[in-house]
Amino acid sequence: MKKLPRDFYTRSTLEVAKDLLGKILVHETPEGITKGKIVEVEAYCGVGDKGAHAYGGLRTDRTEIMFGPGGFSYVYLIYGMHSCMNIVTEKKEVPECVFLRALEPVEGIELMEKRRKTDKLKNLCNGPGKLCQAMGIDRSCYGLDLLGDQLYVEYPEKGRETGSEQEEEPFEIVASKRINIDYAEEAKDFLWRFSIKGNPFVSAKV
DNA sequence: GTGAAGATTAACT
DNA sequence: GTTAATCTTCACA
Repeated sequence: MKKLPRDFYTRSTLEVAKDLLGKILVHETPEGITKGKIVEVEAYCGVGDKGAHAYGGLRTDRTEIMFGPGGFSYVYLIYGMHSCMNIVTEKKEVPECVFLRALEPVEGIELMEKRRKTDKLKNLCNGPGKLCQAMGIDRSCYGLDLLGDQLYVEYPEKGRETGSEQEEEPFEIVASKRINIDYAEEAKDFLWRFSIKGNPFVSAKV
């Protein structure tokens, strides 16, 4: 298993967002391990992005983690009932991150079904709140280092043992407008949502 | 201390 | 397509 290095996360947010597609998010818990392939993300570029929590450089207890270097998790509770997970990007003092919208279940599917209380595979991780519930992510995961052993992202399991570097399956990236941020005015038209074309696990609202 | 709003989801007309 | 559920966070007094 090969984790993504710190260098991966400290690049520009749009680059990281696109490159995260097809990678594997792993969460190790006392209950077991769950893994999911990232199939849909959104980029949030703090300063200048009216849709972002850190718009205008707003620095609070909640956004504090985004001002650190990339490679950390930013988890928050929305509407009092759902957790959402982000991956912090860029260098120190640049509050940007990538918002995970959908995963394709890879491992620990039984555990996901138990947490989500459904056995419909496509309904496990096809939404920001859903994937967090399925993966067992809540606010106790806020600020975790993705280079640690509990929550991290790894390369897809391909071309192992041969030494040949991982060859990812070819897929097309689709860029589209972000969702549910109509209040963001002009920023809502930015094509900062990226998904894997044709993947059945992207969120329902397309 | 008080109040308004939200990077969602599920259920309903 | 519309709306309730539900509670943390942020702005302001």
